[in-house]
Amino acid sequence: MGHSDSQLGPRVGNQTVTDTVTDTVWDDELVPDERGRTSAPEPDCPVEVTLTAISGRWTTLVLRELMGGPLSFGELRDRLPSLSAKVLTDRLRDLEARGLIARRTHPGFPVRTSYTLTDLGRVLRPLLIELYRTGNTLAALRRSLPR
Amino acid sequence: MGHSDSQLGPRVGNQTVTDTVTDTVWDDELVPDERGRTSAPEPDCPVEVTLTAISGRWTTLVLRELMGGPLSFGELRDRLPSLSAKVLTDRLRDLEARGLIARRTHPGFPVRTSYTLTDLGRVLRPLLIELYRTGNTLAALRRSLPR
DNA sequence: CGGAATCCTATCGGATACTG
DNA sequence: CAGTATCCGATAGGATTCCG
Repeated sequence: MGHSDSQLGPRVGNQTVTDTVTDTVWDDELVPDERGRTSAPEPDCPVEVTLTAISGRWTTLVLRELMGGPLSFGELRDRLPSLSAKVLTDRLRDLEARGLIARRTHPGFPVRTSYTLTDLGRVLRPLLIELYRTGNTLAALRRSLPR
Repeated sequence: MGHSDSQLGPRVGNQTVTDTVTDTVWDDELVPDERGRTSAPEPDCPVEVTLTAISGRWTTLVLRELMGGPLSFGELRDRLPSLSAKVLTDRLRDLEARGLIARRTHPGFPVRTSYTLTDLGRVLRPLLIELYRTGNTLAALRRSLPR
């Protein structure tokens, strides 16, 4: 990367001295191409794509569990005890519809089902790490600053 | 209880896990410390902290705009034309309450207000980049895979 | 075991109109 | 210019009960 000052310091040519027309100047680290220059939450904006992928309460927790390998419905319930069967089913169906997990049923009695991350779902792993990292940073900074 | 057979599915890609998961084994890249081992969306889980910070429709777009420097209410409206004044106000109040932006009113007539990211808000910059990156990857992979 | 079917409520966000 | 004030329909998601 040529210029790297990712953490601090906004420095876009926005705040100019004698601005007649301040056209939007795009920060191409933040928004590297045209598809991110949306002026509304359009579904094909990359950020929206990601937010849609992880949307819904409990979703990141379900994904986190599946990052360790396939799990059955019951195993998911055991690991997320306060998640109701209805909402768990909702989340699993959502994730399946988004192509992030695959559902396999093994016939027999009792029925067994297993849920696995797809290749697409595994793409979310760095994001989860970043969500975690960012939350830690926010919390630490909040602790260090007076309210 | 016992070991279930887990010959199904590929295992976690990045690191070599040589055994099957019996009890919950925490992936310490994904969840490096105890505060992330939550079994429910508790507010102090780092991931939840982050999700709360960016929650709400239009929020990431407002943040994106402010990443370039302070803007007035009207400038935000100009850049996000299909966002109503009511919802924009909601978002700005939310972000202020979360400590992510600061609001300053400059007296005079007409009244001027400016919204600026706080140090806390700037923490979100790498996350926005990651949200974007991930969305691009998801979209590309979806295009490359047939249904 | 692995759900499906209902029901019910809170909140969210869009539309519209008005104001200091 | 920078918001308020209402109203309102649509979901989201939790609780509960039932099913193959």
